[in-house]
Amino acid sequence: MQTQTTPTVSRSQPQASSQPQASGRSLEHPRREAIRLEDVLHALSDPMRMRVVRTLAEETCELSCSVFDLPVSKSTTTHHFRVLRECGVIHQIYRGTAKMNALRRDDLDALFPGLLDRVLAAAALQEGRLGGDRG
Amino acid sequence: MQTQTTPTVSRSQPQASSQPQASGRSLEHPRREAIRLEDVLHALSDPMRMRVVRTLAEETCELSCSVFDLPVSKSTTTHHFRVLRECGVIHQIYRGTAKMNALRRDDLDALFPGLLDRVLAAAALQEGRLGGDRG
DNA sequence: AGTGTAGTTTGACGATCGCCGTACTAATTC
DNA sequence: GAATTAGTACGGCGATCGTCAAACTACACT
Repeated sequence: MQTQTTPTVSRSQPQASSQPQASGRSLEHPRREAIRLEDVLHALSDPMRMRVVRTLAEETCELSCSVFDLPVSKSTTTHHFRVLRECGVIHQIYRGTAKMNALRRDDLDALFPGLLDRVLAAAALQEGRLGGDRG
Repeated sequence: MQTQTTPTVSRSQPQASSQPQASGRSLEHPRREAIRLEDVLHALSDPMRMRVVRTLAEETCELSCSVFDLPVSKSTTTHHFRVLRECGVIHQIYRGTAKMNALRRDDLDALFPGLLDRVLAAAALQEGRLGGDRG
């Protein structure tokens, strides 16, 4: 495990006009039509990735990778976000030093109507049943 | 988890010989409460297993393993059915020389309301999009 | 320029996966 | 009892998975 300093706080700087934009590196995303159900199910079958998706679903805005504070190393975190992006579950863009993440709700709902909501509801129900234990 | 071994004796009572009943060997199934969302999603993320589940969902009666005719070997077929059983997606019983399979709809619907239907609908939709490809 | 922050890349590791063939067990039928 | 049918157990193989540490790149802010 790494020690991740648990920031969890909002940025105080306003970054007004010079808001960092998507720059430099580009990320590959599958087109909507290329998203495959089996890849999405596989992506969601990992507890870490499910956790990311659930957190993303609760927020309306984009979240940087660093706010998630997963109990794995940085490189593993990178790996999980990449899996989620490459299978079409999330959208990622660089913004300054951060990499912002958002659920591809529209695409997923268009391809698999109601699926994401049911998965999220199922995860919440199970967490209730099992008391948040992930063992 | 398996390796139940020593099913040993426990002979079945000879019933009316015209209809084979569940007999001899016993199969372990997880209790409803023990079914985990991540295991179900993982099970469904394999094309062969998804195919089995979709076929099972279309039928109202039990189906033997042999009617599926998956494009893999017998031992691989056994493997996939076992995965589906051990994660709680299907129920299996021996009936004579055959092993009958049924979806655990009630359990899945109780634990994860609407999830199975959405997954099945998503699979059907994707099959439509991608043309008859089912694997 | 220097320091710090955020995330990537590489290579490795053990575990698991999907797959196979062979040999086996169990129930039914001849 | 022998043959048949249906499925299992036992490795084994190559691929993928989740994980890590170490070294690296890219941007921001002194």
